[in-house]
Amino acid sequence: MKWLKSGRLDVMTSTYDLLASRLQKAFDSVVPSADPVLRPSDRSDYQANGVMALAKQVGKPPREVAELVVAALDVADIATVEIAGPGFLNLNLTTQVFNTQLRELSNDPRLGLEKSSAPKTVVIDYSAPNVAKEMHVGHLRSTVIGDALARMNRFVGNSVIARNHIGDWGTPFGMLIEHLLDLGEDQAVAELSIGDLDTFYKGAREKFEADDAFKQRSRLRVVALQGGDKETLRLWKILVDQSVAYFAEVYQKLDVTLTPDDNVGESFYNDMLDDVVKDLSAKGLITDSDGALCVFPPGFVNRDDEPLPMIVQKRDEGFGYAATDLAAIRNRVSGLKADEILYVVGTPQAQHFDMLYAVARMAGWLPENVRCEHVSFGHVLGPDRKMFKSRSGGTVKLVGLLDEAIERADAALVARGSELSDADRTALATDIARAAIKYTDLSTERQRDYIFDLDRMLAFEGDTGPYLQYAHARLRSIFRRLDAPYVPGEATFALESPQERQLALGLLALPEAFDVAFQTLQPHKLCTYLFDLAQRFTTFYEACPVLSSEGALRAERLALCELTARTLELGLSLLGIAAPQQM
RNA sequence: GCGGCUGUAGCUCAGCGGAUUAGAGCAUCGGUCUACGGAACCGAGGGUCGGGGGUUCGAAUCCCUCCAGCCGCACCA
Repeated sequence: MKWLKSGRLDVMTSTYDLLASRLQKAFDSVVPSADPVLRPSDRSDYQANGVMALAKQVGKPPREVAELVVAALDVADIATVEIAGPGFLNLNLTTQVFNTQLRELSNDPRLGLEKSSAPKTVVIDYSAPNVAKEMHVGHLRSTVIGDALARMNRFVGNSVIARNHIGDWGTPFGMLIEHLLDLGEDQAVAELSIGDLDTFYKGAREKFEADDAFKQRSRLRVVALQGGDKETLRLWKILVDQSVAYFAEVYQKLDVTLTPDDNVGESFYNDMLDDVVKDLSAKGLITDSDGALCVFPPGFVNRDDEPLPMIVQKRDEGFGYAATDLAAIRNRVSGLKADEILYVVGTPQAQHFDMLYAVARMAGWLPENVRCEHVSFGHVLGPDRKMFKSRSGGTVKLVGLLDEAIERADAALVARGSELSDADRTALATDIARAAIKYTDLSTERQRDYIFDLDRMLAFEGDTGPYLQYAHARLRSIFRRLDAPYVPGEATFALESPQERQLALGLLALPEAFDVAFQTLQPHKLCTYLFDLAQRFTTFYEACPVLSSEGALRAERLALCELTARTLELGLSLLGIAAPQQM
């Protein structure tokens, strides 16, 4: 993988880039553009394994090729090199490089993370709750992952357009509106405004299934809605407004950056749907199949091995989500000028998105140079490894989980004898609870299912959000104990103890960790990095007294601590996690 | 049936383009320490990387195949 190929401004060259470019030259001298395969290693600071592949290509023994590369390699000022085993290049950084790189980091608020030299417009489609329906754990994943990606993109300098594709249209609205009328507007609004969406939805659903007259009214109401009947639209808007207000509360509670401006629901695309059909038809892509208007992208088959359609317009002339998604993709490319579109949606919809891109490309709406990706994710499971359900079998409310996490975090703070005021303590508990939930979600590989276990995520030890927050808080407390405010003077990094050196190595590695996470859309890579850094810090902190050391050594260690604190804080913030000063 | 995802220590997970003795965390056991925040640190035991084949000097990683679990496969999104 070409990790570091994004066009970036050279603010500060990361240690990895420094090594990589020197190695590249040496490899080029043997075979142009051979990949050095430079990685962190436990045998040395970095290891280049590219010689092995190169040897095969050139048809010479690996050791011999390694000698060639080393002879051409000019890194004496950066690292020592030795050939190990069959032909690995082990590279150990010189203290001189550590020193210059760490000094640069100390003066760099971005800690070596460069801004893009060619900012893109990135549309990120995430969260997507449904009107008059409770937000559940499925929305948690989309919301948390999408928000982390949005934050990373913004930090890099890309222009992020968040799109909350709210489910605000379709046949269910017939019954929802009729139910609203049955309840009376005031009563309905009251129910919805306290966030009791499930009761409302279920009420509608039950009547719809049990009561034929109601069902009939509902159907007529759908027709009225789609026909643009004013009164019906007014009622529809009540439902939407109430729900959207409720969603905003959830986002606020989660500390997610979505705003009301990002709410662009399905209904937004309504008047573009006819054009979608017209254009597809004009391009000869539409086939009438059983009365439904379909596009058959090549390569997709159903269970009987027949071509699988994307149904653009149903037999009853209504539009489904395929049409809406096509209109949306078109709007995002030609209207919003997206260079990149990310759909943060569960993995069950993988085929839908494959077909969507295929059809959009066939229609010429999605140029090759627009990156379009389904950022898919697995399910949240209950303790029994089955789909997460409440005791009564219903879906689990997202807010309920959050509230419970906050309560538990708060109880833990009280148990530790927190001296904060009630308000401050609750605020802190909220930060901890968010960290616990978000970090758990972000720290496993997206595609996997994970088990929702509050005890585990809220644990202050282990690979958890609170542990990282704690490491950061300990660091900050060091500086609170200083007599005078800390000024990052001219520390010299001698790194005489191995723990100092290991910590420093971790500090230098932020850029490559971020780049991998960012480019592969895998926030868990950043999580892994941060946890590793926190461990390096605590190991260092046990072995190396900071405040009780003196002179240059003290200055050096304080500087390492300061960098570590900032790295943790920045890294967590890119994931959407706060780093409190005290806990 | 076709397609997708997943299968790594008792549990929860990493393992990045193949590379040297497969790593964490939790739990267990044993240590450190009159704690710069012990919500810490150090160490140990524990794995034939779902099974089988193949490619290779070398495979958890690539290819094939089988097994198990979950999900998708025409008018709901």
